[in-house]
Amino acid sequence: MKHQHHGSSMGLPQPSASDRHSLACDHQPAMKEVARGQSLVTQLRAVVLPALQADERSEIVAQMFQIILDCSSKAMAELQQLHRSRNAGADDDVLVDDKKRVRRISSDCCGSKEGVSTASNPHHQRKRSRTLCDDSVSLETPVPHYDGRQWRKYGQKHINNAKHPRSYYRCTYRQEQGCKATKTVQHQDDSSGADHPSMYTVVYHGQHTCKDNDGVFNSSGADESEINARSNSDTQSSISSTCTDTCYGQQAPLHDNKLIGKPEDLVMKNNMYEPFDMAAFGLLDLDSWELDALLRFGSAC
DNA sequence: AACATTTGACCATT
DNA sequence: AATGGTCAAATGTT
Repeated sequence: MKHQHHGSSMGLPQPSASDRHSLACDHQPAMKEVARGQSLVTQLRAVVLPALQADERSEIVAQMFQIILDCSSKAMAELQQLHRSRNAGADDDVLVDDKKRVRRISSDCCGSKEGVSTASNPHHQRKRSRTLCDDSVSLETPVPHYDGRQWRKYGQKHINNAKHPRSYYRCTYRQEQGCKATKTVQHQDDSSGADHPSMYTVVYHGQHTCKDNDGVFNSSGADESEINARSNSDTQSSISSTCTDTCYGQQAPLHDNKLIGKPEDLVMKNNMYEPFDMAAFGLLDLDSWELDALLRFGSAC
């Protein structure tokens, strides 16, 4: 979620035109909360799964994490939808006051997504329509790669005004199964030295449509559409993910997998994967950096 | 050899 | 023209 400032906070007596806009954004707190929940669950998963790696329940736990994340993704999508339609209406009003706001993206894009490689021109590159398609979920996390999915990196770009490049990943099963899910990982600029852990903005685009062969939860009685809607819950039996950006100390053990990053990515790994004393985490009301700090240093205590 | 990543080029969008 | 998403050849890794 993009941070969107909310007008002013100090009890203004009269709503101005910009306040009217902020009134249209009152889903933002809920969206922020959902995003925060996603971030925390992602981080929690990065802690729990490595600790469970030899445990027979790890797969179920992984799938439960995935389902939780998928549920919140759905919730987020609905909030975004609400937010958008509300804002569209609000913008119509605002237009009267402020013509600068004319621009409003149309959400009608999904018919043409990536398949626009044009029948007439099959080898041309896909159209970029991502900015118009909002089936995306973004979260901030210090553990951008350990999300229980398998990704293949297909690009990296320097982004304007960003210190670090953005990496582009697509689902490993894109070829085999035509899964269209992609994600981007952007290392945030951290101005604040070593105190705070590096944070990453991860944006997921599209739903996973790849099938899982042994998904426990896929046979839980949910119909296929729901299964699709929750990204198939197809956590792989060997939980793994790519780890190719610079040094993510807290990546999971990732047995057997070629998708593991280069050796230098796995620095500190041995320290990282010691089981944690989960009681030490106390209430799960930690901010990302706090949890990250525990991830980094907790096992040493 | 097979698979993954890197990287410059290409392309759509703004 | 600038920007950012994707492709694909080259290169690296297992």
